[in-house]
Amino acid sequence: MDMDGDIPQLLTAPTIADMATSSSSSYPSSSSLINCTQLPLNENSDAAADDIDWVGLLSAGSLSLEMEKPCGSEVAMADDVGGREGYGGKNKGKMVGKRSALPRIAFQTRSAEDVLDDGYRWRKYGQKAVKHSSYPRSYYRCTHHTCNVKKQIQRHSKDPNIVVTTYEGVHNHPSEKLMETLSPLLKQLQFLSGI
DNA sequence: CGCGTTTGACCCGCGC
DNA sequence: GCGCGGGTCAAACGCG
Repeated sequence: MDMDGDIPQLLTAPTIADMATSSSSSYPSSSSLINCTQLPLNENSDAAADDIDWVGLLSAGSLSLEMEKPCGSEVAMADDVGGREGYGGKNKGKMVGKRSALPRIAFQTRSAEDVLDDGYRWRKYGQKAVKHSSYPRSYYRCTHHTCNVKKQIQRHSKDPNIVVTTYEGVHNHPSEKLMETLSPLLKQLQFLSGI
């Protein structure tokens, strides 16, 4: 930990279009690009550094996201997406849904660290060198077994200080870290309400 | 020993 | 049809 003071800093989002130059029209316009909610970053308070409300940010309720909605149903939860049966064997089935209907959220942070701690646990499952970028893209998957949220992390080709993070899907479980933080509060609430 | 990372191979979609 | 680029798998490996 050499960069304790280096707070991941949210930047404006729309640059995804910038990095999508190689893969022409890879993201349909309906894909969600958040207008990057500006977080009150306070250099003085260290506590705020570790407690950015990523969960709230990502829980789709606090964001006015325009997600891809499969007609009829609302936001597709992980187990709602069906057709993932091919995952067991080595692609013997089909690689279903390359362009899945999962909501996608992309944003940029300025950080020396690639992986920002959003409270969830991620397992890396791949890394690829991307064209027109000197930095590889890493692929992570949420380790929670009922949750197949994925995220991609890539450094900006022009400014290595900028990390582009793309979330795909919505967590269907609370983050361990959040619960850890919240449980004393919940206990307090229960106590106060006399339950 | 369990869990996470690394890494090369494989597969698929798309453009030409 | 072919080649390229991107996404995923899974065995091997490393670390606590």
